[in-house]
Amino acid sequence: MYTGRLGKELERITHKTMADIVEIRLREYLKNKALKPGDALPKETEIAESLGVSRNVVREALSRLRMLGMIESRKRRGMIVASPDIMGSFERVLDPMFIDETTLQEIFELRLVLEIGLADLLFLRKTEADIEALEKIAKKQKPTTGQHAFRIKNEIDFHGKLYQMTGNHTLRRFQDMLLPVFGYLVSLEKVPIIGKVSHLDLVNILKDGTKEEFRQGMLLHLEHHFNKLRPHPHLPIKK
Amino acid sequence: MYTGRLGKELERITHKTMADIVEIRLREYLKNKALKPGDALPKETEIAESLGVSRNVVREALSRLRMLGMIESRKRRGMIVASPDIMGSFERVLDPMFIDETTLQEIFELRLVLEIGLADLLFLRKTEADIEALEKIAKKQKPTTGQHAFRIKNEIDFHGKLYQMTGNHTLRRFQDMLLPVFGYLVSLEKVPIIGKVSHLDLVNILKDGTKEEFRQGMLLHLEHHFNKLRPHPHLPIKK
DNA sequence: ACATTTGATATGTAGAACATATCTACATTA
DNA sequence: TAATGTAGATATGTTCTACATATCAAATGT
Repeated sequence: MYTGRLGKELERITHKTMADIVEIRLREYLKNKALKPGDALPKETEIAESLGVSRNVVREALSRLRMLGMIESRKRRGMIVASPDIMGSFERVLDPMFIDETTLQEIFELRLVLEIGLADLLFLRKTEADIEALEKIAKKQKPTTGQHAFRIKNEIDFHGKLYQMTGNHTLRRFQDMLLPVFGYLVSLEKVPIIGKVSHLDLVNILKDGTKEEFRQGMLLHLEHHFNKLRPHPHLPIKK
Repeated sequence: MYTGRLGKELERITHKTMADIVEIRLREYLKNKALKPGDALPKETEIAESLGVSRNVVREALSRLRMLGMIESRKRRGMIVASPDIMGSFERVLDPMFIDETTLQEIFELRLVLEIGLADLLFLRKTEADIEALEKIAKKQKPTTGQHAFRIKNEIDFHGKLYQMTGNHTLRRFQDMLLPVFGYLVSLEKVPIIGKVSHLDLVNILKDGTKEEFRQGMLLHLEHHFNKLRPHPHLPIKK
Protein backbone atom coordinates (compact mmCIF):
# COMPACT_ATOMS: atom_id res chain seq x y z
CA MET A 1 0.00 0.00 0.00
CA TYR A 2 1.37 3.32 -1.02
CA THR A 3 0.37 6.02 1.46
CA GLY A 4 1.39 8.92 -0.69
CA ARG A 5 4.32 9.86 1.51
CA LEU A 6 7.61 8.27 0.84
CA GLY A 7 9.22 10.03 3.77
CA LYS A 8 8.33 7.46 6.39
CA GLU A 9 8.81 4.19 4.59
CA LEU A 10 12.15 5.01 3.09
CA GLU A 11 13.71 7.19 5.66
CA ARG A 12 16.69 9.32 4.85
CA ILE A 13 19.88 7.36 5.14
CA THR A 14 22.05 9.25 7.53
CA HIS A 15 25.71 8.49 7.53
CA LYS A 16 27.00 8.54 11.05
CA THR A 17 30.26 10.35 11.15
CA MET A 18 33.18 9.23 13.29
CA ALA A 19 32.66 12.11 15.69
CA ASP A 20 29.06 10.97 16.18
CA ILE A 21 30.16 7.45 17.01
CA VAL A 22 32.88 8.60 19.36
CA GLU A 23 30.40 10.88 21.09
CA ILE A 24 28.08 7.94 21.67
CA ARG A 25 30.91 5.75 22.86
CA LEU A 26 32.03 8.40 25.31
CA ARG A 27 28.50 8.77 26.68
CA GLU A 28 28.33 5.03 27.17
CA TYR A 29 31.68 5.14 28.86
CA LEU A 30 30.52 7.78 31.31
CA LYS A 31 27.33 5.87 31.97
CA ASN A 32 28.75 2.40 32.31
CA LYS A 33 31.56 3.46 34.55
CA ALA A 34 29.06 5.51 36.52
CA LEU A 35 31.45 8.41 36.61
CA LYS A 36 30.48 11.24 38.86
CA PRO A 37 31.37 14.92 38.69
CA GLY A 38 35.01 15.36 39.56
CA ASP A 39 36.17 12.00 38.26
CA ALA A 40 39.00 12.04 35.79
CA LEU A 41 38.82 10.98 32.16
CA PRO A 42 41.51 9.33 30.06
CA LYS A 43 43.77 11.52 27.98
CA GLU A 44 42.74 12.54 24.49
CA THR A 45 45.53 10.55 22.94
CA GLU A 46 44.60 7.44 24.90
CA ILE A 47 40.97 7.71 23.86
CA ALA A 48 41.99 8.20 20.27
CA GLU A 49 44.27 5.23 20.33
CA SER A 50 41.90 2.80 22.01
CA LEU A 51 39.05 3.79 19.71
CA GLY A 52 41.29 3.68 16.68
CA VAL A 53 40.54 7.16 15.44
CA SER A 54 42.52 10.32 15.13
CA ARG A 55 42.84 12.70 18.02
CA ASN A 56 41.02 15.25 15.94
CA VAL A 57 37.84 13.24 15.80
CA VAL A 58 38.01 12.64 19.53
CA ARG A 59 38.38 16.35 20.08
CA GLU A 60 35.26 17.06 18.04
CA ALA A 61 33.28 14.69 20.21
CA LEU A 62 34.80 16.06 23.40
CA SER A 63 34.06 19.56 22.22
CA ARG A 64 30.39 18.68 22.10
CA LEU A 65 30.32 17.27 25.59
CA ARG A 66 32.30 20.24 26.80
CA MET A 67 29.75 22.62 25.35
CA LEU A 68 26.97 20.89 27.23
CA GLY A 69 28.96 21.17 30.40
CA MET A 70 29.28 17.42 30.79
CA ILE A 71 33.05 17.62 30.97
CA GLU A 72 35.65 20.23 31.72
CA SER A 73 39.26 20.27 30.72
CA ARG A 74 42.34 22.16 31.78
CA LYS A 75 45.77 22.10 30.39
CA ARG A 76 48.11 19.53 31.77
CA ARG A 77 45.55 18.49 34.36
CA GLY A 78 43.38 16.57 31.94
CA MET A 79 39.63 16.26 31.74
CA ILE A 80 37.07 15.71 34.45
CA VAL A 81 33.37 14.98 34.52
CA ALA A 82 31.23 17.99 35.38
CA SER A 83 27.56 18.50 36.15
CA PRO A 84 25.84 19.95 33.11
CA ASP A 85 23.52 22.89 33.37
CA ILE A 86 20.25 21.35 32.23
CA MET A 87 18.55 24.52 31.18
CA GLY A 88 21.70 25.96 29.69
CA SER A 89 21.75 23.34 27.01
CA PHE A 90 18.14 23.98 26.25
CA GLU A 91 18.65 27.68 25.81
CA ARG A 92 21.27 26.95 23.23
CA VAL A 93 18.80 25.72 20.69
CA LEU A 94 15.80 27.81 21.61
CA ASP A 95 17.64 31.05 21.27
CA PRO A 96 17.72 31.30 17.53
CA MET A 97 14.15 31.26 16.49
CA PHE A 98 14.14 28.86 13.67
CA ILE A 99 11.74 26.51 15.31
CA ASP A 100 9.01 25.30 13.04
CA GLU A 101 5.50 26.64 13.45
CA THR A 102 4.01 23.45 14.87
CA THR A 103 6.59 23.18 17.63
CA LEU A 104 6.16 26.85 18.48
CA GLN A 105 2.47 26.26 18.97
CA GLU A 106 3.19 23.21 21.11
CA ILE A 107 5.59 25.13 23.28
CA PHE A 108 2.97 27.78 23.74
CA GLU A 109 0.55 25.14 24.96
CA LEU A 110 3.22 23.79 27.25
CA ARG A 111 3.48 27.18 28.83
CA LEU A 112 -0.26 27.40 29.40
CA VAL A 113 -0.15 24.01 31.07
CA LEU A 114 2.60 25.20 33.39
CA GLU A 115 0.80 28.40 34.20
CA ILE A 116 -2.25 26.51 35.38
CA GLY A 117 -0.32 23.89 37.27
CA LEU A 118 1.67 26.52 39.11
CA ALA A 119 -0.93 27.16 41.78
CA ASP A 120 0.08 24.43 44.20
CA LEU A 121 3.72 25.40 44.42
CA LEU A 122 2.71 29.01 44.62
CA PHE A 123 0.48 28.57 47.62
CA LEU A 124 3.04 26.37 49.28
CA ARG A 125 5.86 28.87 49.03
CA LYS A 126 4.37 32.35 48.78
CA THR A 127 5.65 34.94 51.21
CA GLU A 128 4.40 38.34 52.29
CA ALA A 129 7.35 40.06 50.68
CA ASP A 130 6.85 38.31 47.38
CA ILE A 131 3.17 39.13 47.22
CA GLU A 132 3.96 42.73 47.94
CA ALA A 133 6.50 42.83 45.13
CA LEU A 134 4.02 41.17 42.82
CA GLU A 135 1.37 43.71 43.68
CA LYS A 136 3.75 46.50 42.87
CA ILE A 137 4.27 45.05 39.41
CA ALA A 138 0.56 44.56 38.90
CA LYS A 139 -0.22 48.15 39.83
CA LYS A 140 2.22 49.51 37.33
CA GLN A 141 -0.03 48.40 34.57
CA LYS A 142 -2.86 50.76 33.83
CA PRO A 143 -5.54 49.38 31.56
CA THR A 144 -5.45 52.52 29.47
CA THR A 145 -1.77 52.39 28.76
CA GLY A 146 -1.59 51.84 25.06
CA GLN A 147 2.13 51.36 24.62
CA HIS A 148 2.56 47.90 23.31
CA ALA A 149 6.19 47.41 24.30
CA PHE A 150 5.49 48.38 27.87
CA ARG A 151 2.48 46.10 28.07
CA ILE A 152 4.59 43.17 26.95
CA LYS A 153 7.36 43.94 29.41
CA ASN A 154 4.95 44.28 32.28
CA GLU A 155 3.26 41.05 31.33
CA ILE A 156 6.61 39.31 31.38
CA ASP A 157 7.55 40.84 34.70
CA PHE A 158 4.35 39.72 36.34
CA HIS A 159 4.33 36.16 35.13
CA GLY A 160 8.07 35.89 35.62
CA LYS A 161 7.66 36.90 39.22
CA LEU A 162 5.05 34.19 39.66
CA TYR A 163 7.48 31.55 38.50
CA GLN A 164 10.17 32.94 40.72
CA MET A 165 7.81 32.76 43.68
CA THR A 166 7.55 29.01 43.27
CA GLY A 167 11.08 28.80 44.64
CA ASN A 168 11.88 26.39 41.87
CA HIS A 169 14.90 27.73 40.07
CA THR A 170 14.75 25.20 37.28
CA LEU A 171 11.16 26.06 36.61
CA ARG A 172 11.98 29.74 36.60
CA ARG A 173 14.69 29.29 34.04
CA PHE A 174 12.49 27.09 31.95
CA GLN A 175 9.94 29.84 31.75
CA ASP A 176 12.62 32.36 30.98
CA MET A 177 13.64 30.26 28.06
CA LEU A 178 10.13 29.96 26.76
CA LEU A 179 9.58 33.71 26.90
CA PRO A 180 10.76 34.51 23.39
CA VAL A 181 8.32 32.00 22.02
CA PHE A 182 5.52 33.44 24.09
CA GLY A 183 6.48 36.95 23.11
CA TYR A 184 6.59 36.04 19.47
CA LEU A 185 3.13 34.54 19.41
CA VAL A 186 1.61 37.35 21.46
CA SER A 187 3.17 39.91 19.17
CA LEU A 188 1.06 38.47 16.39
CA GLU A 189 -2.05 39.77 18.14
CA LYS A 190 -3.03 43.02 16.55
CA VAL A 191 -5.35 44.16 19.29
CA PRO A 192 -4.26 43.63 22.88
CA ILE A 193 -6.78 41.40 24.55
CA ILE A 194 -7.46 41.88 28.20
CA GLY A 195 -8.73 38.93 30.15
CA LYS A 196 -11.66 38.96 32.51
CA VAL A 197 -9.30 38.55 35.43
CA SER A 198 -6.54 41.12 35.79
CA HIS A 199 -3.15 40.80 37.37
CA LEU A 200 -4.40 42.64 40.42
CA ASP A 201 -7.27 40.20 40.77
CA LEU A 202 -4.75 37.37 40.80
CA VAL A 203 -2.72 39.10 43.48
CA ASN A 204 -5.80 39.43 45.64
CA ILE A 205 -6.63 35.77 45.25
CA LEU A 206 -3.06 34.97 46.20
CA LYS A 207 -3.54 37.06 49.32
CA ASP A 208 -6.63 35.51 50.77
CA GLY A 209 -7.98 33.06 48.26
CA THR A 210 -7.50 29.35 47.73
CA LYS A 211 -5.46 27.32 45.29
CA GLU A 212 -8.59 26.39 43.40
CA GLU A 213 -9.71 29.97 43.11
CA PHE A 214 -6.30 30.98 41.85
CA ARG A 215 -6.31 28.28 39.23
CA GLN A 216 -9.75 29.35 38.12
CA GLY A 217 -8.60 32.96 38.04
CA MET A 218 -5.54 32.14 35.97
CA LEU A 219 -7.72 30.18 33.61
CA LEU A 220 -9.90 33.23 33.07
CA HIS A 221 -6.88 35.48 32.81
CA LEU A 222 -5.56 33.36 29.99
CA GLU A 223 -8.98 32.61 28.58
CA HIS A 224 -8.43 34.12 25.18
CA HIS A 225 -5.34 32.02 24.74
CA PHE A 226 -7.12 28.85 25.67
CA ASN A 227 -9.97 29.72 23.36
CA LYS A 228 -7.58 29.73 20.46
CA LEU A 229 -6.44 26.18 21.02
CA ARG A 230 -7.61 23.82 18.34
CA PRO A 231 -9.09 20.42 19.12
CA HIS A 232 -6.94 18.57 16.63
CA PRO A 233 -3.92 20.74 16.17
CA HIS A 234 -1.33 18.53 14.67
CA LEU A 235 -2.81 16.81 11.70
CA PRO A 236 -0.54 16.35 8.72
CA ILE A 237 0.42 19.74 7.40
CA LYS A 238 -0.39 20.41 3.79
CA LYS A 239 2.21 22.41 1.93
CA MET B 1 26.08 40.93 52.45
CA TYR B 2 27.30 37.40 52.24
CA THR B 3 24.56 35.10 51.07
CA GLY B 4 26.28 31.91 51.95
CA ARG B 5 26.92 30.80 48.42
CA LEU B 6 30.13 31.81 46.81
CA GLY B 7 29.23 30.22 43.53
CA LYS B 8 27.35 33.17 42.13
CA GLU B 9 29.36 36.13 43.26
CA LEU B 10 32.78 34.89 42.37
CA GLU B 11 32.14 32.83 39.38
CA ARG B 12 34.74 30.48 38.05
CA ILE B 13 37.09 32.16 35.66
CA THR B 14 36.70 30.28 32.45
CA HIS B 15 39.18 30.71 29.71
CA LYS B 16 37.22 30.91 26.51
CA THR B 17 38.78 28.67 23.97
CA MET B 18 38.85 29.51 20.26
CA ALA B 19 36.19 26.93 19.53
CA ASP B 20 33.94 28.64 22.07
CA ILE B 21 34.42 31.98 20.41
CA VAL B 22 33.87 30.62 16.93
CA GLU B 23 30.72 28.91 18.15
CA ILE B 24 29.40 32.21 19.45
CA ARG B 25 30.34 34.02 16.30
CA LEU B 26 28.58 31.43 14.19
CA ARG B 27 25.44 31.73 16.30
CA GLU B 28 25.52 35.49 15.86
CA TYR B 29 26.01 34.99 12.17
CA LEU B 30 22.96 32.77 11.91
CA LYS B 31 20.92 35.18 13.95
CA ASN B 32 22.00 38.43 12.33
CA LYS B 33 21.60 37.12 8.85
CA ALA B 34 18.26 35.66 9.91
CA LEU B 35 19.07 32.45 8.15
CA LYS B 36 16.25 29.99 7.85
CA PRO B 37 16.33 26.21 7.51
CA GLY B 38 17.60 25.29 4.11
CA ASP B 39 19.84 28.32 3.66
CA ALA B 40 23.45 27.63 2.79
CA LEU B 41 26.45 28.42 4.95
CA PRO B 42 29.93 29.42 3.83
CA LYS B 43 32.52 26.74 3.38
CA GLU B 44 34.61 25.61 6.31
CA THR B 45 37.77 27.00 4.77
CA GLU B 46 36.14 30.36 4.14
CA ILE B 47 34.91 30.58 7.73
CA ALA B 48 38.32 29.64 9.01
CA GLU B 49 40.02 32.20 6.85
CA SER B 50 37.72 35.10 7.60
CA LEU B 51 37.84 34.42 11.33
CA GLY B 52 41.56 33.92 11.24
CA VAL B 53 41.61 30.51 12.88
CA SER B 54 42.47 27.05 11.74
CA ARG B 55 39.94 24.91 10.02
CA ASN B 56 40.27 22.53 12.92
CA VAL B 57 38.82 25.02 15.38
CA VAL B 58 36.01 25.84 13.02
CA ARG B 59 35.18 22.19 12.72
CA GLU B 60 34.95 21.80 16.48
CA ALA B 61 32.47 24.64 16.64
CA LEU B 62 30.50 23.32 13.70
CA SER B 63 30.50 19.89 15.26
CA ARG B 64 28.65 21.32 18.24
CA LEU B 65 26.01 23.01 16.14
CA ARG B 66 25.68 19.88 14.08
CA MET B 67 25.06 17.80 17.19
CA LEU B 68 22.24 20.11 18.20
CA GLY B 69 20.72 19.78 14.78
CA MET B 70 21.18 23.45 14.00
CA ILE B 71 23.11 22.68 10.86
CA GLU B 72 23.53 19.76 8.53
CA SER B 73 26.35 19.07 6.18
CA ARG B 74 26.87 16.82 3.21
CA LYS B 75 29.92 16.22 1.23
CA ARG B 76 30.49 18.45 -1.71
CA ARG B 77 27.14 20.17 -1.17
CA GLY B 78 28.28 22.15 1.83
CA MET B 79 26.39 23.04 4.98
CA ILE B 80 22.85 24.22 5.42
CA VAL B 81 20.82 25.52 8.32
CA ALA B 82 18.45 22.95 9.78
CA SER B 83 15.66 23.05 12.32
CA PRO B 84 16.95 21.66 15.58
CA ASP B 85 15.02 19.10 17.52
CA ILE B 86 14.28 20.98 20.71
CA MET B 87 13.70 18.02 22.93
CA GLY B 88 16.50 16.07 21.38
CA SER B 89 19.07 18.46 22.72
CA PHE B 90 17.50 18.28 26.12
CA GLU B 91 17.62 14.52 26.23
CA ARG B 92 21.33 14.67 25.58
CA VAL B 93 22.13 16.06 28.98
CA LEU B 94 19.37 14.48 30.98
CA ASP B 95 20.26 10.97 29.93
CA PRO B 96 23.32 10.46 32.07
CA MET B 97 22.13 10.84 35.57
CA PHE B 98 24.71 13.07 37.04
CA ILE B 99 22.30 15.83 37.82
CA ASP B 100 22.69 17.23 41.29
CA GLU B 101 20.10 16.40 43.92
CA THR B 102 18.55 19.87 44.06
CA THR B 103 17.90 19.99 40.34
CA LEU B 104 16.46 16.48 40.44
CA GLN B 105 13.99 17.61 43.07
CA GLU B 106 13.11 20.67 41.03
CA ILE B 107 12.50 18.60 37.95
CA PHE B 108 10.25 16.38 39.97
CA GLU B 109 8.22 19.40 41.00
CA LEU B 110 8.12 20.53 37.40
CA ARG B 111 6.53 17.25 36.51
CA LEU B 112 3.88 17.61 39.18
CA VAL B 113 3.06 21.05 37.85
CA LEU B 114 2.63 19.66 34.37
CA GLU B 115 0.49 16.80 35.57
CA ILE B 116 -1.97 19.18 37.20
CA GLY B 117 -2.01 21.64 34.32
CA LEU B 118 -2.71 18.88 31.81
CA ALA B 119 -6.46 18.81 32.38
CA ASP B 120 -7.43 21.54 29.95
CA LEU B 121 -5.63 20.09 26.96
CA LEU B 122 -6.89 16.67 27.92
CA PHE B 123 -10.54 17.65 27.91
CA LEU B 124 -10.08 19.57 24.71
CA ARG B 125 -8.61 16.69 22.79
CA LYS B 126 -9.76 13.45 24.37
CA THR B 127 -11.33 10.88 22.08
CA GLU B 128 -13.42 7.79 22.70
CA ALA B 129 -10.66 5.56 21.41
CA ASP B 130 -8.04 7.12 23.64
CA ILE B 131 -10.16 6.82 26.75
CA GLU B 132 -10.79 3.21 25.94
CA ALA B 133 -7.08 2.54 25.57
CA LEU B 134 -6.41 4.36 28.79
CA GLU B 135 -9.01 2.29 30.61
CA LYS B 136 -7.35 -0.85 29.36
CA ILE B 137 -4.09 0.25 30.89
CA ALA B 138 -5.74 1.22 34.16
CA LYS B 139 -7.45 -2.14 34.48
CA LYS B 140 -4.22 -4.01 34.10
CA GLN B 141 -3.15 -2.79 37.45
CA LYS B 142 -4.50 -4.83 40.30
CA PRO B 143 -4.05 -3.29 43.71
CA THR B 144 -2.75 -6.55 45.07
CA THR B 145 -0.03 -6.97 42.53
CA GLY B 146 3.11 -6.71 44.52
CA GLN B 147 5.69 -6.77 41.78
CA HIS B 148 7.49 -3.49 41.97
CA ALA B 149 8.85 -3.43 38.44
CA PHE B 150 5.43 -4.05 36.96
CA ARG B 151 3.86 -1.36 39.09
CA ILE B 152 6.39 1.16 37.84
CA LYS B 153 5.89 0.19 34.24
CA ASN B 154 2.15 0.40 34.51
CA GLU B 155 2.41 3.77 36.19
CA ILE B 156 4.56 5.01 33.35
CA ASP B 157 2.20 3.61 30.75
CA PHE B 158 -0.79 5.30 32.27
CA HIS B 159 0.66 8.72 32.73
CA GLY B 160 2.47 8.50 29.42
CA LYS B 161 -0.82 7.81 27.70
CA LEU B 162 -2.28 10.89 29.34
CA TYR B 163 0.45 13.07 27.90
CA GLN B 164 -0.01 11.48 24.53
CA MET B 165 -3.71 12.20 24.66
CA THR B 166 -3.01 15.91 24.83
CA GLY B 167 -2.06 15.71 21.18
CA ASN B 168 0.99 17.79 22.00
CA HIS B 169 4.00 15.91 20.75
CA THR B 170 6.50 18.24 22.34
CA LEU B 171 4.83 17.84 25.69
CA ARG B 172 4.82 14.08 25.28
CA ARG B 173 8.52 13.98 24.60
CA PHE B 174 9.22 16.30 27.44
CA GLN B 175 7.51 13.93 29.81
CA ASP B 176 9.33 11.02 28.28
CA MET B 177 12.56 12.76 29.07
CA LEU B 178 11.61 13.41 32.61
CA LEU B 179 10.67 9.80 33.21
CA PRO B 180 14.06 8.59 34.39
CA VAL B 181 14.12 11.31 37.00
CA PHE B 182 10.63 10.45 38.12
CA GLY B 183 11.46 6.78 38.18
CA TYR B 184 14.59 7.39 40.17
CA LEU B 185 12.85 9.35 42.87
CA VAL B 186 9.93 6.96 43.10
CA SER B 187 12.31 4.05 43.39
CA LEU B 188 13.53 5.55 46.62
CA GLU B 189 10.15 4.83 48.17
CA LYS B 190 10.40 1.65 50.12
CA VAL B 191 6.69 1.03 50.45
CA PRO B 192 4.52 1.66 47.41
CA ILE B 193 2.02 4.35 48.27
CA ILE B 194 -1.39 4.22 46.69
CA GLY B 195 -3.28 7.47 46.34
CA LYS B 196 -6.86 8.02 47.30
CA VAL B 197 -7.79 8.30 43.67
CA SER B 198 -6.86 5.42 41.42
CA HIS B 199 -6.12 5.34 37.73
CA LEU B 200 -9.56 3.93 37.08
CA ASP B 201 -11.15 6.77 39.00
CA LEU B 202 -9.32 9.21 36.76
CA VAL B 203 -10.55 7.41 33.68
CA ASN B 204 -14.11 7.68 34.88
CA ILE B 205 -13.76 11.38 35.52
CA LEU B 206 -12.35 11.73 32.05
CA LYS B 207 -15.43 9.96 30.72
CA ASP B 208 -18.17 12.02 32.26
CA GLY B 209 -16.59 14.46 34.67
CA THR B 210 -15.34 18.00 34.31
CA LYS B 211 -11.93 19.54 33.97
CA GLU B 212 -12.07 20.77 37.54
CA GLU B 213 -13.01 17.36 38.86
CA PHE B 214 -10.17 15.82 36.94
CA ARG B 215 -7.68 18.27 38.30
CA GLN B 216 -8.92 17.62 41.78
CA GLY B 217 -8.70 13.90 41.16
CA MET B 218 -5.17 14.13 39.88
CA LEU B 219 -4.24 16.20 42.88
CA LEU B 220 -5.49 13.46 45.18
CA HIS B 221 -3.86 10.79 43.07
CA LEU B 222 -0.51 12.50 43.50
CA GLU B 223 -1.27 13.63 47.04
CA HIS B 224 1.58 11.82 48.73
CA HIS B 225 4.02 13.41 46.34
CA PHE B 226 2.68 16.86 46.99
CA ASN B 227 2.77 16.24 50.70
CA LYS B 228 6.47 15.67 50.52
CA LEU B 229 7.18 19.07 49.01
CA ARG B 230 8.99 21.36 51.36
CA PRO B 231 8.00 25.00 51.84
CA HIS B 232 11.53 26.30 51.41
CA PRO B 233 13.28 23.67 49.43
CA HIS B 234 16.34 25.30 48.06
CA LEU B 235 18.19 26.79 50.92
CA PRO B 236 21.97 26.45 50.90
CA ILE B 237 22.89 22.83 50.94
CA LYS B 238 25.15 21.63 53.65
CA LYS B 239 27.76 19.16 52.61
C1' DA C 1 61.91 27.22 55.09
C1' DC C 2 60.88 29.81 51.10
C1' DA C 3 61.32 31.53 46.42
C1' DT C 4 62.91 30.45 41.73
C1' DT C 5 63.92 27.70 37.95
C1' DT C 6 63.36 24.01 35.11
C1' DG C 7 61.41 20.22 32.86
C1' DA C 8 57.40 17.18 31.91
C1' DT C 9 52.83 16.74 30.36
C1' DA C 10 47.98 17.22 28.53
C1' DT C 11 45.20 20.29 26.23
C1' DG C 12 44.83 24.00 22.57
C1' DT C 13 45.94 25.48 17.81
C1' DA C 14 47.83 25.30 13.20
C1' DG C 15 48.65 23.46 8.67
C1' DA C 16 49.04 20.09 5.11
C1' DA C 17 47.68 16.02 3.05
C1' DC C 18 44.64 12.49 1.63
C1' DA C 19 39.89 9.94 1.61
C1' DT C 20 35.25 10.02 0.35
C1' DA C 21 30.97 11.28 -1.33
C1' DT C 22 28.37 13.72 -4.68
C1' DC C 23 27.36 17.30 -8.08
C1' DT C 24 28.19 18.63 -13.06
C1' DA C 25 29.06 17.70 -17.45
C1' DC C 26 30.00 14.84 -20.99
C1' DA C 27 30.09 10.39 -23.38
C1' DT C 28 27.95 5.94 -24.30
C1' DT C 29 24.47 2.80 -25.30
C1' DA C 30 19.90 0.81 -26.30
C1' DT D 1 15.66 10.46 -27.15
C1' DA D 2 16.26 8.93 -22.75
C1' DA D 3 18.47 6.23 -19.62
C1' DT D 4 22.92 4.86 -18.10
C1' DG D 5 27.76 5.09 -17.32
C1' DT D 6 32.22 7.68 -16.89
C1' DA D 7 35.35 11.43 -15.46
C1' DG D 8 36.68 15.49 -13.18
C1' DA D 9 35.68 19.03 -9.56
C1' DT D 10 34.73 20.19 -4.97
C1' DA D 11 33.47 20.44 0.07
C1' DT D 12 33.32 17.71 3.95
C1' DG D 13 35.52 13.82 6.69
C1' DT D 14 39.82 12.04 8.58
C1' DT D 15 44.66 11.57 9.65
C1' DC D 16 49.18 13.12 10.86
C1' DT D 17 52.74 16.14 12.57
C1' DA D 18 54.32 19.96 14.84
C1' DC D 19 54.18 23.54 18.00
C1' DA D 20 51.96 26.77 21.67
C1' DT D 21 50.48 27.20 26.27
C1' DA D 22 49.30 26.50 30.85
C1' DT D 23 50.28 24.08 34.98
C1' DC D 24 51.92 20.53 38.05
C1' DA D 25 56.04 18.60 40.33
C1' DA D 26 60.52 18.20 41.37
C1' DA D 27 65.03 20.13 41.66
C1' DT D 28 67.73 24.04 42.72
C1' DG D 29 69.37 28.08 44.97
C1' DT D 30 69.28 31.58 48.85
